[in-house]
Amino acid sequence: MVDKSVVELNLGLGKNNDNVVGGGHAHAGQSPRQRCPAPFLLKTYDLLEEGESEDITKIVSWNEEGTSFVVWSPAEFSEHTLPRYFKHNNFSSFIRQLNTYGFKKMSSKRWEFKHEKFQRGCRHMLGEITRKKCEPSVFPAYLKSSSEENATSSTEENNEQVLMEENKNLKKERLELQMQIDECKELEMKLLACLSQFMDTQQSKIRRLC
Amino acid sequence: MVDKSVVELNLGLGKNNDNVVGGGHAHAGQSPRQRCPAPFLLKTYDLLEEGESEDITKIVSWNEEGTSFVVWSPAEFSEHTLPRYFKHNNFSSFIRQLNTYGFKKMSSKRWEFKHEKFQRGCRHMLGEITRKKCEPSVFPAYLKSSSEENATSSTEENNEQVLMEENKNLKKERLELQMQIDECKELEMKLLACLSQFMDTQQSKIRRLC
DNA sequence: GGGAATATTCCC
DNA sequence: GGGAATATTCCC
Repeated sequence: MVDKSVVELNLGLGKNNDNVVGGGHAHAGQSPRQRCPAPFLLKTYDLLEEGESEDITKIVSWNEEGTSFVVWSPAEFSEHTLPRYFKHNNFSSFIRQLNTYGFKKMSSKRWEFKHEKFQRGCRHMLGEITRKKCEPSVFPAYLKSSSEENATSSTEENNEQVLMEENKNLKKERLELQMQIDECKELEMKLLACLSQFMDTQQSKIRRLC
Repeated sequence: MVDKSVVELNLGLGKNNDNVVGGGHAHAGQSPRQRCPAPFLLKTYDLLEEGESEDITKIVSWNEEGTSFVVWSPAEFSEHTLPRYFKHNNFSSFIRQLNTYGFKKMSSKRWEFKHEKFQRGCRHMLGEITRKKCEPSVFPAYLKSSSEENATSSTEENNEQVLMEENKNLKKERLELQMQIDECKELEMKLLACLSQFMDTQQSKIRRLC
């Protein structure tokens, strides 16, 4: 329904309705205050609201309690939903934005994302969600990095242990995922074979009956 | 002719051919050296080359000597030309980019822009055009780089670097594999649905015929 | 996940 | 024209 075509005619000093807000920019370092929510958040929220009336819910929807949302079909979502709201169709760019705004992935099994202030029926809370962005602090980069490195130096070996552990687990995971893919592919083949065989036999049955 | 539709199907970790270049990023503070030209420059150049064979020349073209270019019809240009090369159709965004790359407006009477290194037949010079961007850093570049080099000295840290590297790649792989699985699962569902629907219709056909 | 480069928008 | 915020891409 809501077909927001990405490219609208907008000549000259175009002003989209995206993030137009009267006052100044972010109140740096203030208490959680109502602001004009980032376009990304509004669009993502709207996209989920659209689901309430349509059957996009098969592609993306709130979880049951409305405390997080799930992309059920990344392929469909990327190809059809994203370009209606954003200037791209890359799932990874969408995820990049979610990370920027501090969403957390809830499950390794499905594309479920959560943010405290991003919940069904709470459009008014979106203004409290901010980009996490290391302010280009007063101190030059090299001071920061050196002090950070000093901190970790004592636990260097521990870190290595942890990384090796994680590495091992990731490789195991990879193997499992690849096996899952193999299984999927096999099942697909079987289904296709089944379908084609079934069509053959049914057709001949029908022919015999005619 | 060249119809680069803005949104191409590009699921997952999409890699556009935009600015993919082997090596590292900009050589900060080096002599004018050949680099991979910015996507913006390539697109703008190509758009003008396109004009050589079509009659876009009524909308946008090189000047007579090929030392600058003129947007003859901003309206047409914004509505039809821009979205074929960029993710927008705002003339002002185009101009913002021109300014970023140091183009100068040549006349107050028409939209003519010029850059020393942007001339007809000189695609090879585009790599010498750089963004002008005030570095946020108060400190000179050489301080930064030397301190960075100090950081990675012990073999311990090197090991850790390698492990972190591998770790990141593994996580990326995992993402890709998970997306593959999602697609597989989706296809399975569709095949199953197809099979079951087909069985239903065929059965009823047979029943009718008996 | 996130740093950093480039692109797009918004505003002065 | 350009500073600065947000968006998108690319890469680790």
